[in-house]
Amino acid sequence: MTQLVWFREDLRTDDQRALVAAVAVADAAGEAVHAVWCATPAQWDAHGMGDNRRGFLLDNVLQLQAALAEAGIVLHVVDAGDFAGSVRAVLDIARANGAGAVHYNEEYPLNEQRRDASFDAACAAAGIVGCRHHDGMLVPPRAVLTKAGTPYTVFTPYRQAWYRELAADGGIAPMAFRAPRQRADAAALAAAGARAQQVIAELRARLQVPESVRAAWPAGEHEAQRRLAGFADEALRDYKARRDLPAEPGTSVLSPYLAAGVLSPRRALAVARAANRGDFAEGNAGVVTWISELAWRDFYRQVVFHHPHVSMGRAFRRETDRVAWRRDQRDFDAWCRGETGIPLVDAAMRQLVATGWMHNRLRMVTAMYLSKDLLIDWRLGEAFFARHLVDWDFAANNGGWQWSASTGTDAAPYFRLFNPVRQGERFDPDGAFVRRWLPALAAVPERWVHAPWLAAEKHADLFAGGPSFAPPLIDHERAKARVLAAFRAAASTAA
DNA sequence: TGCCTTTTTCT
DNA sequence: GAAAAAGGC
Repeated sequence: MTQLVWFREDLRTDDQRALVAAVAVADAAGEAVHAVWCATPAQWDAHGMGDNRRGFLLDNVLQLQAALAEAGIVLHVVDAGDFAGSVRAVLDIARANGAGAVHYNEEYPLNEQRRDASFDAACAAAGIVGCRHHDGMLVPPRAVLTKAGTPYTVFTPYRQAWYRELAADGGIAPMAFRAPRQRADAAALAAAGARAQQVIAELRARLQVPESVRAAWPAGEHEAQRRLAGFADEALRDYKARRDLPAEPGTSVLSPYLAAGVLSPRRALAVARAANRGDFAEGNAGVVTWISELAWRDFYRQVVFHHPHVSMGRAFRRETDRVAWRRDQRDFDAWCRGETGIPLVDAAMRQLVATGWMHNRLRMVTAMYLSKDLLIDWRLGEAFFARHLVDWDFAANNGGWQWSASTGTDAAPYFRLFNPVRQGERFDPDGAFVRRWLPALAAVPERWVHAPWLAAEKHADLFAGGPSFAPPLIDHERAKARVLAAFRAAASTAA
């Protein structure tokens, strides 16, 4: 008999709860451990996952395969098509290898929940034990509820309850990986390795990933832990203020690794706490702020778990689905290409397309510009981000977009609107970030760098013969009036 | 995780 | 007259 571990977006050996459990059972019973990972490209198509993230997942699966082989564990890699195919494929592999149990870590969006429910039923029918574990959140969704037993929909009280759970939960410590005592033989490991490489090469051949993206995000647990340590040493203590400055390396840039499960959130939390004498809710402001970001990550996952309608393309606040979004392909294309005329928005969109990542403040700025200034349906922006982000995670991306569009949990009130010029002046005061992505701004004085069309109007002499700057797609003040009216109209038709 | 205007407070 | 606080969108 063997114990089988089904890997999903938990592509690591460190503190991998399903893996740890499988090894423990196997060692106690004198069994071997097998592992499986299924590519599901048709499912990825349905979810809108882009090539950047697919490539990152595949690279990490190869790294995982090597790490498991070193521990004597065979990783079977199969192209299963979609989730239904993955359920069949994992059962086939379980049967073929005499697995008495399949261990996996629960995932929270709707299709993943449905997949896991159908897998559990299939296991029961096949006489195999399906063992579900919690791994991807610091505090699992059912553990944080209000006194009334309902899920939280506002972040701050959620975080208070989340702190209480962290304080109470002795199980939050990371678990080190130990290889099982019974190893697979070398021939089996080599054969599975070769097969995995072949499957991954075939999947890779269908992808188009810019070299600049692949180079920016090296795969593997080792790289993730190296980045975590570097962040803890260099930027964590100043995180609170510096995280808002897109020109600075002030953020952890760990999101792709956390989203793919290459980095354990418990490992991340442990390293942060160690830099703050073990505290998570008080002490160094940088550490506390960064741990809050881990709380946001859990918060949005539990929103998706408790409110499945957000997984079906609907707004969390249903009345906001009455907003009359504009259908303007030209404005949307201009936003996608970074040609809105607002330097901060355009620079951010170019960063996204070139690197597969965007600074978090700019995710808010660009999302609000699309949904509020351009009054274009936030779902189009959500899908564009999904197509490009290496760190794409349904819950975080959907939660962030709905926050910006004022359609979500704890959302910005609809009248809370970023002025994108003002955001540039506050968070990129010398224009270093916008100049990095928009060379035409190189010589524009600081004073005008976030609104160069004003300089061109008022100081034409400064720009004689140089680049001229077209005004933005829409005047911010007019846009503001338009979006406020649209939200008010939606609220009144709902009543 | 806003922005802008008005009002109040402080020097 | 600047800076902080308050209030409304």
